[in-house]
Amino acid sequence: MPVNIRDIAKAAGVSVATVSKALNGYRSVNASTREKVQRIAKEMQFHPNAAARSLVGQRSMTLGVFLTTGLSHPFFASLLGGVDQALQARGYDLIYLSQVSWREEYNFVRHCRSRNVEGVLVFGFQESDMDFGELIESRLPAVFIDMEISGSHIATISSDNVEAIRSAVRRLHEWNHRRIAFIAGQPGSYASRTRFEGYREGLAEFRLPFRQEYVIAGDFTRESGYEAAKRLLALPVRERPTAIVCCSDMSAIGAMEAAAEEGLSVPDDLSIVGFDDIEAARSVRPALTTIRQDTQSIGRKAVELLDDLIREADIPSKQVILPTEWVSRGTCAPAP
Amino acid sequence: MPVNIRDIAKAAGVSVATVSKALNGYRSVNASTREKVQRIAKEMQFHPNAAARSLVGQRSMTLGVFLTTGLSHPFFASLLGGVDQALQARGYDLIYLSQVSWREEYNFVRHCRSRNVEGVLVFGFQESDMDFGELIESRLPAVFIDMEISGSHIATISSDNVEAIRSAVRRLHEWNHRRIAFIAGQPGSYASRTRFEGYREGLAEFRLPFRQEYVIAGDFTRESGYEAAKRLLALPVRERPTAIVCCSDMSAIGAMEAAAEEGLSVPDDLSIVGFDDIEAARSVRPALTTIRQDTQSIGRKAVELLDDLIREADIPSKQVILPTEWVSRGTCAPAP
DNA sequence: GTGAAAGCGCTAACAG
DNA sequence: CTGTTAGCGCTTTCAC
Repeated sequence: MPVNIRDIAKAAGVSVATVSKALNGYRSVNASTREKVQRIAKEMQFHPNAAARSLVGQRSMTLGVFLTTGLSHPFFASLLGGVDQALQARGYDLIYLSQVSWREEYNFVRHCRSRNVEGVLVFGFQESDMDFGELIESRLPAVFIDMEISGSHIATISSDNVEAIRSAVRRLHEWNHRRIAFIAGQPGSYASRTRFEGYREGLAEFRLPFRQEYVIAGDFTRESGYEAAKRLLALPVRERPTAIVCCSDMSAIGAMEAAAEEGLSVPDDLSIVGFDDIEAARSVRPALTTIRQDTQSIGRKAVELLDDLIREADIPSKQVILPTEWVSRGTCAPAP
Repeated sequence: MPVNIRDIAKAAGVSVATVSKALNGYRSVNASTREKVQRIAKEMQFHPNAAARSLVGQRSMTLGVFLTTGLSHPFFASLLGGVDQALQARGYDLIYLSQVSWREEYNFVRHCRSRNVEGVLVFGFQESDMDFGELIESRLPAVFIDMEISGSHIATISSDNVEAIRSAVRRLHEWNHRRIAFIAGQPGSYASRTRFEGYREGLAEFRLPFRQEYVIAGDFTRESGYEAAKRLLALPVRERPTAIVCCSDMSAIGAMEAAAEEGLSVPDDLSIVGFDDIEAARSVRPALTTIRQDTQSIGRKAVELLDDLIREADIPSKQVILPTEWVSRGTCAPAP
């Protein structure tokens, strides 16, 4: 029994059409009646029925999020903070699109249509994990976070991974590190790929040789960081890296454990750089030097981008890249 | 331009009413026409417009989740896995209810009404954080996870915290531990409160004295576990606990760090028990002995409960308590 | 400026 | 068994 537009029309002594116009701020209705209607609507705690609005062909003000298990990544949690903000500011609600909805029979895109979803946020995938062809063809506006996809009505957003790692290499180089290793993330993921690119560019910039044995693939986890560092530290002493740049804080923390096991002191014998600046980076000992992603802004911007895509006519594929921040803590020092 | 019920009525050569009935599986329509309609609907990839359905007064098949920042706890990630499953199975979609929606002016409950939300899942709060009075009065079905709230159309779900900790104390007692300490979680939170209750009951069961100095309040984090353990281990050696039961894995891991700093060996000098069985529990060294919550089931059950609440007429307040599982790893041993 | 009326896609009486 | 019809709550022509 929520109050509807007719109730307030009666209370205000005007027609429903006038109420609708007044509430939507049309200038074609007399200022005084407009205010009166708005006042009454507020008093009666009127909130329009979203289904009716959506049905009449107008905006549904609904966005979808589609994500994988990646949810458990701390990254997503802080992302949601920014998403929430922007959602509020732009008046959208968010509907969670289940992973299972992505099947042949019960198509994801059609599910969006059926729910009148105006646009989707996609996060947590590797591009290769899934076929986004249908999404792209559907012209349903979409913003991909940390993925490389293009098409019309499509935008992507991510941190400036290349520059972040390149400048990490630069800092380490300034500290006289010459043997700098790299622990990659999930092979094939956008984040790992671009960060690796930054690593190569950084090496190139300072004419440091690229050595295959200094690059170990992982999957962003602590365990994989541990294993990778073990292998790195098993190299002959004179070949051993003096610094390791990691694709995630978790893997950096794993690397720190490996170093401890090998009896190496961080940062005196070995410098380690993480990526993300998750909470654990601060509480680990020594506290982790890392590259902070502005997850809050990524979330906020992603929603804003999606809103733009929805409202503007034909936006060409758009890429947004956000700067990162170097967070100096206790795991980096001049080369031994 | 998604296909609608009229399109398929035309294609099938029947009326829209028949299509509607056929699609909803009414027995009042001839089996052969029903099958024909269903086949055509499938071929044409028809999916009913959720807004229209919802508008006509039927089910909206939409549930809301309301959560706080607590989201960053790994607990919620796996919870969502179970939620997702049940959502699928019961055909609901999930809409994320922004924290900001909980304000005087833009009331949360009315937001749900306006979106035709049929029921809400609430988690991440302490009961005291917020006034749920209006929610309860509204009779909007709600399931609270890890909270103690009652009312009609309300259910709660959580792990059997009391029994979990009580039996942890029992195991430690069997291993001849007599000085068993407890690191609590956020004071006022349901989880911490009930786990503390289990601790007291456990002590009582074996006639171990309750000592105030063996109970330290924390907030579930690693840091708080570290600080608490530091204080516990600062007691005179003969008073020092030989075992610590923690309210979370994170605080247990913090306690392990404190023990290491104090030069104590876990589990030889000190046994430590965690709670949750998060991923890190397995990767920390020694691996953490802990109490596993079946988060997946909690999430699934929560949705099922909510669905029951929505469909059944007047269900009295209902509490579901799920068993936990003792996970024996490397941080517990007989008392020194 | 304002209101009457049509209609969004669907379901539920009620006739036939 | 099937079809006709009347709305659900809202926005939007189009008259007045």
